Amino acid sequence: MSDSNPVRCRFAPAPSGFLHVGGARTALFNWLFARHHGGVFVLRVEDTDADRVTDEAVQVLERSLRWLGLDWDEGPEVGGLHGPYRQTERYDVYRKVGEQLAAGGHAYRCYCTPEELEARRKEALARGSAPGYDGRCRRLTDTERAAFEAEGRPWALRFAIPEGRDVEFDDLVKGPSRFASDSLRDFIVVRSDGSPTYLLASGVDDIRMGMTHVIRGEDLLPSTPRQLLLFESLGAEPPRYAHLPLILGPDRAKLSKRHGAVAVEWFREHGYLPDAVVNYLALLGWSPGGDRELFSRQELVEAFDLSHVSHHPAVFDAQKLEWMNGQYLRQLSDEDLAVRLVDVLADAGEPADIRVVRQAAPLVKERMQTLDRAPELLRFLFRDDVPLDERARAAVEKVGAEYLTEAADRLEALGTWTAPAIAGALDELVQARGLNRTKGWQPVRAAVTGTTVSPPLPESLALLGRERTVARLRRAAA
RNA sequence: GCCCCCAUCGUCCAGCGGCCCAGGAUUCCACCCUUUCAAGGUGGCGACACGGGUUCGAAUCCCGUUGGGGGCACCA
Repeated sequence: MSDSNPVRCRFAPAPSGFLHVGGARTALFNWLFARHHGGVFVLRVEDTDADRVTDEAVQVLERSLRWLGLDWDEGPEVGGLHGPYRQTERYDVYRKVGEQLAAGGHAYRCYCTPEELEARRKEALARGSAPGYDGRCRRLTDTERAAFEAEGRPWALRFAIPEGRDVEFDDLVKGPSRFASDSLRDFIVVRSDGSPTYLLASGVDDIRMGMTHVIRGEDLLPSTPRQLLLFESLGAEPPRYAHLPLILGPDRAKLSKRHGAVAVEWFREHGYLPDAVVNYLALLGWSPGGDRELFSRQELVEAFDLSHVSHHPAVFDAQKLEWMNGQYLRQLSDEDLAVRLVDVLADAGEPADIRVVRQAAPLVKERMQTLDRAPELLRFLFRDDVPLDERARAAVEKVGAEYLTEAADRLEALGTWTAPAIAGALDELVQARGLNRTKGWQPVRAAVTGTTVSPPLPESLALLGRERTVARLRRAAA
């Protein structure tokens, strides 16, 4: 952008109780764009649908955004020069604009009730014709109008789409776009209860809050010409628009709850790292060109560019996100990983000593795609009542009690309790029996950890301690 | 039904007229490494939707067909 005014863009969600990955991606692209240009990123809460939005939903939204590391410069709580940033607190603004539109002849009172509109829509659909508003109240005669008013009929304010116009704009990702105004239907701007609708509130706020760029999902592309017409009738200078391709589920329909995990909160709770989620989302519908896939936040900010946003929808690939999360997990320092593991373990009901976890961290780092796998991998360290699962029992029975007793004896007699020493003792046992490590170590693993899958055995035993190791071997032998 | 958007491996991307009988990643399979499981390494399967043009030359440009997506609410 060569514009001299600083970039201002926003994420303007309707809080629904959770932040959807599609919303998160939109927020991320706005944030990247703002940060790349040294601009301002605004959070605006679009809560005009009063019966659906709750304070708690707003909390969850903000928590998810913060978790992702998408900080905003203006918004609810943090404030800013263009507040308030919750639309329910801005109704006087919208009401005045509504009056201005009506006074200028750009909007008219529509007396159709929601029921009537619904019935007509269904009828139109059944007939196979366009379901939109037919414009009947726009053509009301003075006497008809007077009759409705006398009747005390409630009315909504409807924007009058000018006829025979071409609305043109240059979308920053789609390129030049044109809509014929005749394909647009008159839309409600103020509901009969006085509240504004999306088209009005969002448009007015984009102007009032000085937005230079509106980056949003492609599902809103058709609302752009309507808002442009609205701005024109208000004499306002419109922002630039950029419409992002949608994120789809495996069935190629718009990603939604029924596709499974789509809430950012879910990924937080299931052991995903925000950096991994951000990296994955950034590459969903955008690419800096080339084959690289792992980018730090700073690198993303530096490389971000609207012109490289793809034009077609992208299917959300949970497996690839998992892989990427594993990559980020492995990049963590042992200390960093340990701190996170303590939280995860506590949540899983395995309160753990940070000193032990610190030593366990390198043992599990390569064995997890997500943090929430840690409890099952490390449980044997934190509780002594480890029941043997089916496979573990089979492994133990295969070698018999006497084998485990000898293992216990040898380990008990060991001079130093270190991983190499333990490995040495186990190897001696294995050799004496003419076994190999795979066959000879597995029963020990099974007896001590209760499973046939665990972190490396000598290191695990070293961490567990001699006493507990020996006790478990003897108990399994009994 | 009408309006709009789009089209490269199953999936995400690279490619922006010759470097491409198409490259990377993920998934899946095999092998190597190996104390289990992983991680890592190597290799393999796998795509330019179709038809017309334009051009010396097309995955790249144009048109059409087909296919996919979105929208057409007193939801946002």
